[in-house]
Amino acid sequence: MSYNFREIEAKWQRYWAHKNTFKAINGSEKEKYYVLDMFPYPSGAGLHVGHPLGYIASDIYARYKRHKGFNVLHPMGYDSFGLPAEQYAIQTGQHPSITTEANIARYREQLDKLGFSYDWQREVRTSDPNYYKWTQWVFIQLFNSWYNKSKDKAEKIEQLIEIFKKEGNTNINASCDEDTPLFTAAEWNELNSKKQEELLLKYRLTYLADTEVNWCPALGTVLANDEIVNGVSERGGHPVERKKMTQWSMRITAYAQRLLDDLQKVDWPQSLKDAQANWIGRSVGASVTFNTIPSDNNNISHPIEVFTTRPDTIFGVSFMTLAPEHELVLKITTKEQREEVDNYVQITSKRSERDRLADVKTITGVFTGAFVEHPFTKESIPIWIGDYVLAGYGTGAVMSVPSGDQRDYDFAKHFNIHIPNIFEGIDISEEAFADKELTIIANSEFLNGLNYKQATKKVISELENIGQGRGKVNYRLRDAVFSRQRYWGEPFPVYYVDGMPKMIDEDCLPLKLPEVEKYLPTDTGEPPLGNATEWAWDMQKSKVVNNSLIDHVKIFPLELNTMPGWAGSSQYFNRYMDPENDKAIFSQDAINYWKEVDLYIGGVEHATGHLLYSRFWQKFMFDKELVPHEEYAKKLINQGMILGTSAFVYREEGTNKLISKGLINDINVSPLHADVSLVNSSDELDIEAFKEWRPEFKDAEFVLENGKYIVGREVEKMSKSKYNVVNPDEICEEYGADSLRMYEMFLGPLEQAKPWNTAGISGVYAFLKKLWRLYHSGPDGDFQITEKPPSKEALKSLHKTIKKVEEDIVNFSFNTSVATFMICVNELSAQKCTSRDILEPLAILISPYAPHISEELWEKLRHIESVSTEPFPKFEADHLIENSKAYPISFNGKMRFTIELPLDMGKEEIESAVMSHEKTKAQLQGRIPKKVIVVPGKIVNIVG
RNA sequence: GCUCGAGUGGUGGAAUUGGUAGACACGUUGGACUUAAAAUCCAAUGGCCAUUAUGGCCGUGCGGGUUCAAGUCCCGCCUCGAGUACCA
Repeated sequence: MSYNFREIEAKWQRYWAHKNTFKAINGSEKEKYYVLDMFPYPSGAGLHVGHPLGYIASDIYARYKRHKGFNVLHPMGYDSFGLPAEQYAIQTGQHPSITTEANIARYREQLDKLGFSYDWQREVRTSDPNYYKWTQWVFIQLFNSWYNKSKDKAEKIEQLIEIFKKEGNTNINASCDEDTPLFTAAEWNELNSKKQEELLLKYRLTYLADTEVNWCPALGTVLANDEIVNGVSERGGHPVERKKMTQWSMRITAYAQRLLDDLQKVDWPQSLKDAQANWIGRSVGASVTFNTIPSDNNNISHPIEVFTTRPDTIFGVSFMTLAPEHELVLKITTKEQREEVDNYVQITSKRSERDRLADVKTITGVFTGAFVEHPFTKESIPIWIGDYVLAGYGTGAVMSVPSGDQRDYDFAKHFNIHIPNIFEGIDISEEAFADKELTIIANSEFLNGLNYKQATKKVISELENIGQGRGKVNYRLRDAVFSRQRYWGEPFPVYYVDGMPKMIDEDCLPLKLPEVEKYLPTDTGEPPLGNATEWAWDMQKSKVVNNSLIDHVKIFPLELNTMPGWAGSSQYFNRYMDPENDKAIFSQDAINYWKEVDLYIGGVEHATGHLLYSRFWQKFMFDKELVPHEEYAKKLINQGMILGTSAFVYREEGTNKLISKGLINDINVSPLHADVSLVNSSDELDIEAFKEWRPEFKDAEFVLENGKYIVGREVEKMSKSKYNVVNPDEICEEYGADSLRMYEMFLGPLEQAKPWNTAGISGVYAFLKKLWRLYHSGPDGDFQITEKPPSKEALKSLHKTIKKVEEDIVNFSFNTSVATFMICVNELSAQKCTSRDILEPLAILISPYAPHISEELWEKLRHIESVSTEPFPKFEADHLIENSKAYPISFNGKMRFTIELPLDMGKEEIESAVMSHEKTKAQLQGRIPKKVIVVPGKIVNIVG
């Protein structure tokens, strides 16, 4: 009987599904362990061999933990709201839910073939109303909360209202909008409820605000930065302008410091932590207020606040620069400069942010005609506008110190502005001097002679004395825009009364996505939900009704935007703990049992998206005392991408001639992707099949070398459009899931990007066949083992394998453990080992990697069912130490001494030389070394 | 520009964290079995030299250094990749 993987794999996959083998039990007596994969977006293209890499790794770990006696939670679901399904709907009119459903079915089929040990009863889908009910619920909780900076936690909005009633907002230390005015209790109580709502919105953790976006009037939609090319829309080439729009935002900045600090608490890759820290971008400095000098045509003094990391250079300020969008620009510009300024603001507003960034070398700006007064010298300082200052960072205004900042320096040179030198012994005639460490301040009154640290401290206290500044920490992180003008996303549980947002009652959730005729924006430029006729809120009946009934008395309009992609993925890991609960997002029993994710595996591309937003939501949930841990993922691993090896044919320019790679030389050719399935492992193209595939080359001339057409190769991201996709189904069909699983692991380190090469799989496939034969030594390949005690060699092979494989699993070095298995099976085959004492543990040992074959062998070994519940075999150290030469773990030495010996000594001579060596003798303190290892030459290692 | 990561055979990659570099696998070559293919098994496979065997020299991107001993540690470069970018 040979290794029939097709039969075996189908049999055990059915068995697992039927018996619910991998069901995780809430509140089990066993210790819990939670292994999580980042759930996929079910795209129409299906899975390619790159997708399951992380799933295989997590599955190995989950299975290993089960063998170790843990109650393992290993769930899977779908992040099923998203753009592709919506775009498909726009093109075809097919409802996104239908497309999504079909894609999920396909994904599930592919996943099932790989033998994953998921508890499918816990599946979640973000687009399922029973799931997004809770996404909406969290949104309501955020809306009803504010951030108390003094306590460093989110609190109920009612508490804030109480404080407003009693003492106004003057003493409150909260995260809120920059423009929040101060008011007293009396003033608050005077306000009508709409005004009060407006003020509260400035404190809520999710809030409506005017946000600057890229607006394309022709398409009636907001575009992301990468949807804009050269200032016009990528699709259609329509002009794009920067526009303020009212959007929902998440006050993630309230959590900036905690998000930064708590990175220390988690075992995540350093590079990912760096990326998040970078993104949060904490910088320490000071906020300084400059007051404008009233002039003939502008008789009011306006304060301009700036943020600087170099307050010590304040005496080097020779001009101010405002972002063109700064709100004071219009107020302070003088008559004489008005036209020039207006022109400049107009031109820059038409440039997209991306254009501005791409074009950093051109220095542009205009003088406003206005001046500010220097807080210490009282000198007049001109105010300029320049687009190198970004409206979105700090206050959108900078104090320009040309001697200490290269951008300010370049601007000053370009516009011939004075460059005062404030550094002791530094030449600034060529460039600015920005080295904090070497700074000694000069020409700066009370700061003269101080270094950076001293001067910074001193100037901040002086600024505080005169009330024109204070120390400040600034973050690059911005509040996250949470509105999307899309159909296929979570509806906001929001309706509007008198223009102010109200949350619908929690009991009425989920607020289901309405049906629409068209998935495009409406004629009036409203989001797609504006097309829905059943989309108004009857406040009394608490239900959705027809739009035509809106009377603004009982029936109100509902929010037309939907939530962004990251909404649904920000809490899904907790929902898996109790996925069917319809009374709460999860029960306290469930969360207190599973607590947090022990191991999370997924791609690094989510570093500053999902992985930051979900940490923010978790912290909020922690503040609400809904979850026991402030960080939800203890350990995280980023699996590397599996890359495709694309194939290229080369067409000579202007002809229909395809030239084999070796003959190109100086010919001007353009490379074209060829489908990798049309190329054999020697890079030879199947010309007939290629003609079939690309009819436009039916009559092309093929210029061959040695009678063959040789393609070019390049490693690229695996993608349908590059025709380099390898489908896991085909691999499973030809080699089996166990081969695929082992091969994906064997390919290289988990975290590393690596190219796929189907040819190499024959190695692991041959290994599995060899493994099978080990248990089938009977005459016709029948199952046959012996009950004889095993040989020393066989025991040694087994035990070193146990040790190495367990070490590898714990360290996630799955690639080397596959090699270890191969060595083990080669050795046992050579030894003709048939002993049950060896073969039983081996079957368990390999089961996390190759679960199907392992189950099949186990059934034959024990005549009982599943190997999955068997304990992982134990490593017995004695067998290794007996012969450490073959497996020199003793190198890992308790003691290692080094002495010099002549080259030509025999073994005994060396030993006696070692034992009489003074230094060694002293260190051995009379103990006899177990082993002396001689390295050719003169070096000796002694293992004690 | 800044941050992080990586450079080892024809290829993917090992190397017990300072201890005989190239495990394991692909590929290649030769052989066995076979009418043949597939499958399987055996042998060789970093380079150069020597060959009658035992052998010798060089070798982990480059140049230095520390050490009895360096792919591994230190200093200075080069190249590639990823992320980020006028962040005041």
